[in-house]
Amino acid sequence: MGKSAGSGVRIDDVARLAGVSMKTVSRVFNHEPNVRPETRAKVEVAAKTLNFRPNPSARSLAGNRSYLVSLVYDNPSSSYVMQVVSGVLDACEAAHYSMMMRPVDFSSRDHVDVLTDSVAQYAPDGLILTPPLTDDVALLEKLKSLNVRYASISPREKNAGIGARLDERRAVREMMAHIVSLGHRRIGHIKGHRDHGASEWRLNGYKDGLAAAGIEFDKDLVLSGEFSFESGVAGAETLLSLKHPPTAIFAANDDTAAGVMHAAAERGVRIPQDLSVVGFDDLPMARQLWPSLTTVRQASREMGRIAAEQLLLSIREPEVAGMVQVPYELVLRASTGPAPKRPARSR
Amino acid sequence: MGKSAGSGVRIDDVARLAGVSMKTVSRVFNHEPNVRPETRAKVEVAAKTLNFRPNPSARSLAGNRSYLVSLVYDNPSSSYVMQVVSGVLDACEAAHYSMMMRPVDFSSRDHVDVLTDSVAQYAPDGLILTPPLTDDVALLEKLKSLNVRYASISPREKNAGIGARLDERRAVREMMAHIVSLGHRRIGHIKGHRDHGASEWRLNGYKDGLAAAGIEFDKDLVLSGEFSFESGVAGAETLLSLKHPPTAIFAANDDTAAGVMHAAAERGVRIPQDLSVVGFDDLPMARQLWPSLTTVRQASREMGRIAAEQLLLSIREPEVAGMVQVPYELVLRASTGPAPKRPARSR
DNA sequence: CTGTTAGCGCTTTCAT
DNA sequence: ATGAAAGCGCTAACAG
Repeated sequence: MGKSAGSGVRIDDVARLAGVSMKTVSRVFNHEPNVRPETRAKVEVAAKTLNFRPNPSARSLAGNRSYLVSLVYDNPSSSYVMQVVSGVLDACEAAHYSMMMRPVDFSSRDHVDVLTDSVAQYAPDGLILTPPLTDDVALLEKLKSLNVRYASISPREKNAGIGARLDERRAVREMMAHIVSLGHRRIGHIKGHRDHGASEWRLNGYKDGLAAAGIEFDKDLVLSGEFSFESGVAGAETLLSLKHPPTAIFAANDDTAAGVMHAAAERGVRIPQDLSVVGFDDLPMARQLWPSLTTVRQASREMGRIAAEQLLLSIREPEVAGMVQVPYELVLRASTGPAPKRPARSR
Repeated sequence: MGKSAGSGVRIDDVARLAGVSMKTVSRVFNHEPNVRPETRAKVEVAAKTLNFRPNPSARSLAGNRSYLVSLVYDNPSSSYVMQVVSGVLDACEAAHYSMMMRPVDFSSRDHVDVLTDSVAQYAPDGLILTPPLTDDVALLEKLKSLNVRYASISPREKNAGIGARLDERRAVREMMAHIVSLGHRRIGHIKGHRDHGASEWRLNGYKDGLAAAGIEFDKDLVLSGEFSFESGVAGAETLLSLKHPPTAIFAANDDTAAGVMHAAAERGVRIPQDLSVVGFDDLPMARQLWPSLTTVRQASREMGRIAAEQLLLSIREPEVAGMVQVPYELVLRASTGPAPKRPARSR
C-alpha cells in the first residue's frame, strides 16, 4: 500500500548475488558500455532471480532525470488523443519510461505558464506536442529557452524539429483524384480550424487536386470551419443552398464530414446519389456513419509511438533523431459515388 | 533539459529564508498539524518568494510513497476513458498527485500479472479501476492481498468498495417510462457486454419499465450484444425481421444505438416515425447522429474526479471514503417519437 | 510546537 | 572493466 518499492529487493541485493558491485548492476540496467558480456549475464540472472525492479524515485533523484515523458494536448475529449496515448505508452514501456498527461487549453491566455509550471514541477525528460500546440511559437520559444526537449506530431513545416508527420497534402491530392475520377467537377471544401497546420495542408491538397484535373478554383465552394461537427452542418447548409451546389464535398476531417452528412440527411439530399462526402482521419465513427464514410486513414497511434521513440532517441543520440514520415491510406467507403447528372438539390 | 528540479530551489533554501528548520517547511507542505499559523504563513511566503517546488522523486523516496495514482482501463480507444482521465486529473492536480495510465487487456489471460507488475514497478499509492476491471474477482483479490488501495467506477454491487457509481437501473426505468408514454408497447432491447455490470443494470431497468407499464416481458425482443456498433447492427436486423417487430429499441449504450440506426437506415426504416431508438451514455456522437439520439447522460468526467477524490481521501482517512452516487440525466432528442400505428417494416 | 540526525535506493565521481 | 564513497532532496524517527 504505497510502498515505494513493490518488492523489497534493492540494487545491492542483486550486486551481492551476482558477486559484483552496485555500480556494475547499475551499469547493466542503464545499458552503459564497459561491462563484460559475462558480467552482464551474471547480473541479469541475479536480477531475474530476485525479481529486481529499480526504484524509479531513487533513480530519478540520484540520476537527476525523471524518466518521464509528458504528453501535451489541447482537446481533452477527443479519441484522437487516446490513440496517441496508446502509441506513446507503447514506446515508453519499451524504454522503461513513464508518461504523464498534460492537458493545456490552447485558447487560454496563460497556457504557456500552465505548461511551464508543469515542466518545473515534474521535470519530464521531454514533451510530446500535439496540434495545434506544435505550432504555438511563443510556447516553442519558451521551451527552447528552458532547454526542454520535445517531439511534435504533425507540426507545420517551419516548426518541424523531431517527431512524426504525414504528407496530408499529398493524401488529399490523391483523394481528390479519386473524386474527380467519379465524374465530379463541382467539389466543395469545408476547411479545418485555422490554428492547425492540417487545415492548410488539406486545403492545398484540395487545390492541387482541382489543378491536376483542370478545374478552376471557385472560392464560393470553400468555406471556413473548425474541425467540428457543427461547422460541417453549417458549411453544408451554405453549400447546398448555392445556385449551383457542389456534387461532392471534401470536409477537412471526419467530424466535419459527419456534420455534412447530418445536414444533407435533414434536407433529403441523398448520399452518395445526390452528394458525395469525404473526410479525413478515419476515426472509428467513419465506419459507423450511414452511409459509411470515405476518408483518409491517419495512423495516430503509430504517430504517437514514433514521436515518443524519436524523443527518447534524441536524449541519447540527438543527432540521429528526426522527423519521420508516416504513411497514409485512402479508405474508400460508401459515401462517395458517381457524380449525379444534375447537382444536389434540397427536396 | 531533464533536470530533476525545474528551479534549483531546495527545501533548506526555504527554511533559511523563513528562519525555520527544513522539517517545518516539510510539515507545512504536507499539511501536517502542529505548526503555528504564523510559522506556517512565514514558510508559505518564503516558498512563494523563492518559487519553491518540492522535488517529487525526493519526496517519494524519503516518504516511501509515490504520490501517484494509476488509472486502469481496458478499452484503449474509447472516448469514455478520456472523460475519466480528465476527471482524475482534476482531482490529482488539486491534491498534488500525479496520474499514470495503465491499459490492461481484460480478455488476455495474463492481465492480472500485467497489472501486478505495473504496481510493483511504479508503486502507485492507489488505483482507479474502470469497468469491467472493477468486477474481475481474481484481480480484486490480488490487489487486496497485496494491500493495494483502489477506487472503482461503476462496479457491481458486490464489489462495491469506494468510488463512484450511478443508479443505471433507475435511469433506464425512467427512460422506459418515457418511451411507454409515447405509446410504445413492443420495445426491444439489445444488451451490453456480459462482463459489465452495466449490462445487467440496464436490462433490469428495462424489465422494471415493462413491469411498471404492465407489459409482459418477451424474450424474443431481448438480444445479446457487447456495447458495440456491430452488435447494434446485428441486433436491429434480427429485431426488424421479426413477424411483429418492436416499435422502439432500447440499446444498451450509444454505440449500439448508432448501430441500430445504421441498420434501420439501410432497410429504409425511418426514425423516429417507424422506430424509436434510445441509447445510454450521451457520448459526443449522440448529438451528431441523425436524427440525434435520445439517451441517458452519464457524467464520466465527474465520476472520474469523484473516484479519484475518494481514493485520495481513503489514504488520509480510510473511514470516511465511500461509494458516491452520481446523478444521471435523461436527454430527450430526436430519435424517439410517438409509436406508429403499425409496426416498423422494412421497405 | 519545532529541530536534529539519519537515511530512502540509486547514480555520480573518481579511483583502480 | 570494475569498485568505493559521496551525495541527490526530502521525510521519519526521535529529541527537545
